[in-house]
Amino acid sequence: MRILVIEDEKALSESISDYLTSQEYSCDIASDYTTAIRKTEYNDYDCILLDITLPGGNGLHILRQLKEDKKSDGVIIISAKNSLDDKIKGLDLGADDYLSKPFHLSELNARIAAVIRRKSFGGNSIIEFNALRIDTRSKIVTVGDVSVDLTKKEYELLLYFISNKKRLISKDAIAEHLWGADMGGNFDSIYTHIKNLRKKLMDAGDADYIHSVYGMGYKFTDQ
Amino acid sequence: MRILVIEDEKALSESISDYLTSQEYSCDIASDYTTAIRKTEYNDYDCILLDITLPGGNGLHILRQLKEDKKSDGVIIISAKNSLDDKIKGLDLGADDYLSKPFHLSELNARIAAVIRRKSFGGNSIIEFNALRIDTRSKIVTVGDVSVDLTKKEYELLLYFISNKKRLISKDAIAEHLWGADMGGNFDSIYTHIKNLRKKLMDAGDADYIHSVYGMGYKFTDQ
DNA sequence: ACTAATATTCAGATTTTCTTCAGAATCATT
DNA sequence: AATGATTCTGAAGAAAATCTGAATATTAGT
Repeated sequence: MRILVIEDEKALSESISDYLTSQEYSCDIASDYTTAIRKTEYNDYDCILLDITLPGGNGLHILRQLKEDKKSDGVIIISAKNSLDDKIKGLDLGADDYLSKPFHLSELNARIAAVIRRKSFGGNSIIEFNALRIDTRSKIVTVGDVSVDLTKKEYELLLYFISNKKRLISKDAIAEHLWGADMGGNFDSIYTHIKNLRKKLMDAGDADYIHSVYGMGYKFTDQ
Repeated sequence: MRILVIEDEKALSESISDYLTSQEYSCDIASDYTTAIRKTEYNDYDCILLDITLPGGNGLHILRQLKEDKKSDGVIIISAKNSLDDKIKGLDLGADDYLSKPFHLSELNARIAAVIRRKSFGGNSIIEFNALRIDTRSKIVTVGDVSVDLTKKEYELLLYFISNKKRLISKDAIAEHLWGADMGGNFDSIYTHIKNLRKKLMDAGDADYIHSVYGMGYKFTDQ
């Protein structure tokens, strides 16, 4: 799997590259607009990490260019400004995901895995876990034949759980993934969403796969 | 796990300390060069957070000193200047990681966990001892195929035992590592946790590797 | 047999998580 | 823009899990 990192901060791009290399990806770095365009012209990447704020040209221009070349599939935007505006613009222009700095490398890893999964499933990405079934394209969730109406947060939460199934997930990790920032130690909202998600899934006939691990977090598993 | 925070900005060092304390680390603060050196001389830390820009001496001097004393293992450099130069110098001098201000506390937490993991288990996240298996990333403990649910203290205790296997461990050392302070000679709590840990592991089918050494402490070994 | 150290039990104390709910924020519709 | 519906958030109290230390029993060393 090849990944292009478009990022001008050397320290950051290198630590990303080091990490991804250790995760068995092969990594290219482009630190300015021209290099980025050239690299995307001559290579085919499975995933492109794109910093919005670049010297010598707004990163969104690159994204626009990629879209014209039909190469915008698999782009994850990285941005220091956590502005909704940028996020919307980016996603409108065809980015697959959005990550605001600073972020955990493990978080980045999860997003890349998700993007690659989405790409390789040919747009028809369905995740199943026993009777539970999630169509990530249409965002429809079903338990057996029963369809489950989830709110956005509940859906994101479920997706995060299921793509990290059988692993212990800390509340900090959940906060980081769903809110993009730490929540100053107040996890009430997480508790509430988890409660609501549990209820909806169980009302639809599913078992409670969300196991609480006291003092540590949660684990999504069937045992 | 003991952590030393070398940082002159009171506001920052205190918020780091508060956070890390909430994350079950025990924290010391050194706000100047001399204190930092003294603390590292008299104590043994699992991780040291080192601000480069200190009053009364460059932080890199401290790092150099630590390296001479063979204590530079587990140092994370914190720096306002995000210069590649500093990073390279720091990593050359034996720092384990580099974090530029400002950062998320959860990010810091992840780095600390990584450093400690690397220190104790050479980066390997899975520790095995006969049928016993600990995945330190997911915090899942199994004996053969049976998974064992441990509480936080039990898990920390087991991790401490196993990373000091075949060595005699005093109760004071346990107190220091799990509570970060001495317990005023009252080890009742340790006794209780050890009893509970033993029971859980043996219920899962493991042998009792925790050997009591009368008057001395404990030794985790299979013979 | 005696003493000191460790093990076991167990009942609060403490911490964490769950649940409910009301107000705030967001979204859709007019 | 105003309205109403939905969703999100965080406070408050309840419930559950864990931690702690005292009381008691057992074991090791002399």
